[in-house]
Amino acid sequence: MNSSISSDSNKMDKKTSVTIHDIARELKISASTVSRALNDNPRISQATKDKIKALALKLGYQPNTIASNLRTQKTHTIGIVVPLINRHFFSAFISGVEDVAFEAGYNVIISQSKDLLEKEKKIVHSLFSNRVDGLITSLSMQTNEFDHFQLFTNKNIPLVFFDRVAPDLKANKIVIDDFSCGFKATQHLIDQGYKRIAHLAGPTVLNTYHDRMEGYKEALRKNNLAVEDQLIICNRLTRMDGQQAIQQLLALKNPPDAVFCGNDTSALSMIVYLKSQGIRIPEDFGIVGFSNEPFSEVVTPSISTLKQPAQEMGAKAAQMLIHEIENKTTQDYQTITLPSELVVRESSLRNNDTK
Amino acid sequence: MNSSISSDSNKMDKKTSVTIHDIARELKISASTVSRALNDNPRISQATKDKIKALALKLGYQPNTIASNLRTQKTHTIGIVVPLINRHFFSAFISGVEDVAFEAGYNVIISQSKDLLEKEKKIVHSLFSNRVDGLITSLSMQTNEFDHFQLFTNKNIPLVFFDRVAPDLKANKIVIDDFSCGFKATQHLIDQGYKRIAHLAGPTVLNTYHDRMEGYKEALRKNNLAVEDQLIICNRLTRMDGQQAIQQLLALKNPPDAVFCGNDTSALSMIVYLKSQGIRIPEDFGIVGFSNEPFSEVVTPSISTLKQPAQEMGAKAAQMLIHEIENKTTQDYQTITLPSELVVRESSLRNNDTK
DNA sequence: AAAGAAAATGCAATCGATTGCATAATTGCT
DNA sequence: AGCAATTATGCAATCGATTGCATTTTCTTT
Repeated sequence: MNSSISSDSNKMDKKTSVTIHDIARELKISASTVSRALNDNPRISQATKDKIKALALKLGYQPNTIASNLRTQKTHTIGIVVPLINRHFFSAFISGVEDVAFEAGYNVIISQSKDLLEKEKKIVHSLFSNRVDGLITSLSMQTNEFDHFQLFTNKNIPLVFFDRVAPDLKANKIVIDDFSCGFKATQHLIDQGYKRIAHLAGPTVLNTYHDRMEGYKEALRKNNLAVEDQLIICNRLTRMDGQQAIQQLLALKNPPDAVFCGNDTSALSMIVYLKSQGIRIPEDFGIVGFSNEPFSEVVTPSISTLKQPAQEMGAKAAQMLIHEIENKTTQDYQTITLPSELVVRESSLRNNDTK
Repeated sequence: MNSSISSDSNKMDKKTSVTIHDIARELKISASTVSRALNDNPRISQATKDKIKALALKLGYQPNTIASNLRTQKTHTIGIVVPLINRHFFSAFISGVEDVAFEAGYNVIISQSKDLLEKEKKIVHSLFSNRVDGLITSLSMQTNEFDHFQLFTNKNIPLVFFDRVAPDLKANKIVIDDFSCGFKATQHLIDQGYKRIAHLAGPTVLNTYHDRMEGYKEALRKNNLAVEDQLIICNRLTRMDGQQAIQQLLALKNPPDAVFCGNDTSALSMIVYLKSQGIRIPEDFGIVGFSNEPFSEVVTPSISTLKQPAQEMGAKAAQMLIHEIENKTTQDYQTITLPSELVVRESSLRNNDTK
């Protein structure tokens, strides 16, 4: 009926979208043929394909992915759950995932657990109900049970953990070698001539912080230095936490002359405090942080830290996940350890002859 | 047949998931009843509801959102397209969106355009095909046509632009007052006694950079200062760009003594360069940046800048979008301008009597 | 020209949940 | 007890695309 209101064809198609059936009807062929043609199925002749595609274009046909998803039981969507989107390490990681996912034709749904176990559980259920093809996760600080992930493991839906992983969980993992990082950081401080080295750790229920601390201890031992409980503080590594920790350390009878911090944020706040007390860095006191936050390079003094290849980790996680999605083999679980690097900057560089 | 292998009930349900039909069959009732019961439809008696919910729990039933989406034509999903996830302003914005979306029961699909128009187009199509209920976007630097968004506008699918918005597009927008920000920054420098103030702008095809520049000009005029072309440089505001710009400015016959930069990154690189040249900040030279990056507070000197309420913008955008999704009224398009704040720090604070 | 092979297209069920419109079961009331 | 009024449940179509298995059309070949 309405053949050409041309000038404003918008108004008419508001109601319903164009479907393959509309195309089929108009061309007096079956919907199957249309579907196959649009998917370049070789069973359809080139002539009909052309005809169909031309009409599809003309009608502004847009496939309904939902319908396709339902039928094919695939959504080409991967879910990501991180503690906090708004943090450099995680947003860089997500960016890495998105890059790879986009190239492979996958969408990315993200959620943040806010480090709350309950929220993490809800999210995982929701993502499952949304039938994501795979899931990439870094655990919340509170996560001490893993039943919610069984939704995925039970159905053999690929799952990749990164950074904060469950040590005993059978799953794929992307990590860095936190132990070796902790070791390198501490050894570096020792090499720079610092004598009493403290450590500010995050919650050691998390593998990352636990391993960093173990690396720290091992380095001390290797160098015949005592591991002293009073030199090890454990908290959530906020700015406030960093300041409290350094105050506590300086108040010791025999205070340290260097600290290896579990992250850059706490390292920064220590630096700020030390400067305010007139303590010179690195001359009087050495600091090494962790994660290489963007600010670490530009503060004064710049912060020595461990560089986690966040973007690469994300890319790798996505590759791994997508590979598993598309080659559903009951393969063994892998743990991929990506290289991380000690970046020596002003806050700990006392000798000019670097190693 | 397989009644109780209990210990390891995982293995069996790998194949197919539990559906409402399974529950219906087992209870010898109809699937409709099951569906209604699970949705707490008042038409179902409490007794049957209890029975159904109990069984659903026992069988580990998980609703198939895809099927529901198809039937109801709603996905409870909103799409976000940003130039780059891995940047503080955008990741904070996304975080704000996710907070509100989660509370309202919506999922968030994110993609990054990488500032490429072609990628932006593909993403927008893909999100449309995925039938997101609404879209939140900040334009790519290249975006100079908007046809791809008509997919959404034609079908009355809610759309919110933020930050980088198309001035002439009929749509909802969340912005800050870039003009006034540019004005405030410049006026502040004038108040601090700087005499020749330059401006480093981003691509002025983008409203944000355009408006900041206009604010800058207006402030000069208001103070009877000349607007000089040679004092205005336009580039992409990378670190490299910042350094080149400051070199270029210092090489002028009559160089400026302050710069208002379009972002903090370029401001930072100017500071680094100026320091390397022995030029004192703020004594000899004043700098104001834009966006309040995390590093701006902690570098030396700390950078005066304009604080964009990224997280709040995200929250607001999500509220606006969801409201529109759920109250599909053909209301007028709104532009919400959120307050932004000049944060005065060391890089421009020459007089102690602020203001 | 006829028969067999190959190519192109169509039928109808399916994915899992939802919902308008019956129909069935129960309750209430005289 | 009988019938209307409630209340509870079921039927069957629907959302839009996909796909195994026909069936039809076209092309070869003798």
